Amino acid sequence: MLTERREQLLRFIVDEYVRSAQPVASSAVVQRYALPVSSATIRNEMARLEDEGYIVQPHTSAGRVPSDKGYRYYVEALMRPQEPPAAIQQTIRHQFHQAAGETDEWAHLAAAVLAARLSYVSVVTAPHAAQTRLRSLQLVSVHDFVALLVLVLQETLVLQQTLTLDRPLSQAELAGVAAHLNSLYAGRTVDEIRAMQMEHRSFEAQTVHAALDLMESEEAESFGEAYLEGLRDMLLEPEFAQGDRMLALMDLLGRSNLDKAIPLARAAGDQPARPGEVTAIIGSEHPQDAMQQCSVVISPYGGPSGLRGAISVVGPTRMNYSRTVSMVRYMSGIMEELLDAYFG
Amino acid sequence: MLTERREQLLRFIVDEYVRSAQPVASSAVVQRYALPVSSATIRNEMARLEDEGYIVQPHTSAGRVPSDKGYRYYVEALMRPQEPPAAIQQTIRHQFHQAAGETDEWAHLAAAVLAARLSYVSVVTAPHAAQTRLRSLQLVSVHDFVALLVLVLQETLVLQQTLTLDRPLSQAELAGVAAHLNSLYAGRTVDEIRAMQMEHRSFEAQTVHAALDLMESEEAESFGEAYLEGLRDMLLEPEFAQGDRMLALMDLLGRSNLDKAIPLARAAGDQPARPGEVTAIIGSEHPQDAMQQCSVVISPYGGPSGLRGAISVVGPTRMNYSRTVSMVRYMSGIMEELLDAYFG
DNA sequence: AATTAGCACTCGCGGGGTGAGAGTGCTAAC
DNA sequence: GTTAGCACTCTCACCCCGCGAGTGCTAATT
Repeated sequence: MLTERREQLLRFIVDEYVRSAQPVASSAVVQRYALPVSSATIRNEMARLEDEGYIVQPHTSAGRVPSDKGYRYYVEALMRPQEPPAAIQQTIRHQFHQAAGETDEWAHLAAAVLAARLSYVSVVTAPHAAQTRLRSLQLVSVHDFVALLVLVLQETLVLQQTLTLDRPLSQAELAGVAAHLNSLYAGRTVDEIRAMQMEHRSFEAQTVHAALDLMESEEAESFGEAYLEGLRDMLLEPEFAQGDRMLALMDLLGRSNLDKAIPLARAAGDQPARPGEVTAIIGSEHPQDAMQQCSVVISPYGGPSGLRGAISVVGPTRMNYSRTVSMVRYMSGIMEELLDAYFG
Repeated sequence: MLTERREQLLRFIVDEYVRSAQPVASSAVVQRYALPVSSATIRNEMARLEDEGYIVQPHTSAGRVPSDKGYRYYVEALMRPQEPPAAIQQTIRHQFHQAAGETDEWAHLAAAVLAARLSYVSVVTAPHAAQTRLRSLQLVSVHDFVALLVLVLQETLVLQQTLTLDRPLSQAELAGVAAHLNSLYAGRTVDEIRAMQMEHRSFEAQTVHAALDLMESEEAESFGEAYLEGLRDMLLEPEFAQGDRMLALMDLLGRSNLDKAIPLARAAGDQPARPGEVTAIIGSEHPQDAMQQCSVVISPYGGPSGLRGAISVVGPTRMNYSRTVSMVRYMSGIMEELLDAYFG
């Protein structure tokens, strides 16, 4: 347990280091926060904080920098995240008002807004249902031997796939097949459709097979489409100024690794995993080496009919936790509101 | 006009510089290419090449580096791009065989293959029709007051948008409206539909309006979805080792600027613009400052019914033009073949 | 017991000097 | 036209050094 004064001091050090990205000196904190004690006293206190592992010094004659343990203490006990100012809330709500109805657009927009407000990388996954229900299916003739299968699933998710036909089929014939299959299967889940065990003739069988495959591969995804924004701004942070640091970050968050990064963040983040709750994973708390320089603030969100997604922000460990947590929490709330309003 | 020997020398210098990324010295070229003359002779010839602007030296005591004019001469007269080896062709064809029928997938795959083979950034736009034709339209009930409009356009392009309803409509009612509109408009272009000047009641009118808007905004795009790959590998090239160079490149090719970068490349590239032809734009030939360190190799491709797209590779001016041009040409051919096979 | 002034000590950083190495241009001979 | 030889130029890596920043310790003060 820390004394009152040492807590205070740790808070100052974190705030100051987040602001300046420079190790903070004893004299700097007495000056900036107009403390009624001398720098020598602060030095003594700093030595104690260092003994207990909350701060470290990069080298002998430098100021102090918070350790991951220090950040953790700060996040847990020191910071007081508060709601974004009303003006900003209104601006954000207005932006969402434009993108009515497209769940993927919401996620994309949420990522863009977070990135713009925080200058860190944000990753938002679109809402995704654990079990999907077929709303309707359509077959469209593209060419004599090629047809397009369009599936509309629960909650405006549209999937498509081309089918190569054994024999030419007209649009009318295709429509007939689609109508028949719709009458059988509309409103049902994969499991229900399988359970029905219907017999189908050649092309119908092919269609049903393709549709079930599509639905299953969709369900296999544990999240919807992921949107990443703000990489460029984050590269401007001083910790990534060197080329190699930058590369490491690109490797971590590059387009192709995104698929891997998400589940990782999630795996670490879903200890409480209750929708609406915000979790922070700080530096060395990450299981993967590559992320030990970064912190992640993550919040799952949920909506009606099992819709789930996650909002997360990745930044340097020296991030503004207070602002980040409050923005993530706020955006998570927005997503839940939207889902409720449209599908509730 | 260059003498035979100076041409040869220029070729060596380009080849060697592309390989090593180091200024090439007179002695280096006699050694590596076992020339029957001394380095002093080469120095004399180099001095002439420099007078005429084909090569430059970064500083007095360094070797020579090709200028943009030198690269241009090389591309125009010196290199002999040849088809990729049969084994590679087969591998690539095999990869495309997997992704049957999805035009966006083809484009994505083409970008990935180019990036992997060349280690430069590749940008491929999916095929896109100048004028689109409605194949069919479907309305799906999401919720009492929310419906989903799904448009299938010519060549497997699927668009969707949610509609907010004035009054609740059942799935059956929606299906009725869709059937009616399909019977009127299926197979027609935006212009044709507008010309028909049909009168519609409230919800039908809303649907038609939304559909036409979607189709028009689609037609307004001059290209389909763009896929960018290989950024990470290109960042490893020595010209981008410093942090600021890297940032500049990210700014140029970052996800958000992609929309802008494409038309730029295209605008510069469509002088001949005949499908299948390959154009190179080298360094300072770019109108925009930001690209003066880069070269672009670009080839439009075309298919039946006005489908168009472009394949391009962005690399440092010190790129392997021969390999790049041949790969771009080859991929362009592959795309045309695929389009013919599926929509011809 | 806590605080503080004073001071010696440590360390990183930037500037200037330097020597080696690379590569050229020129000159004179072939 | 070619080439050996050589002086010249320029970069780069290295080291040294002094400055400034900041600390830890000690002894005096409250």
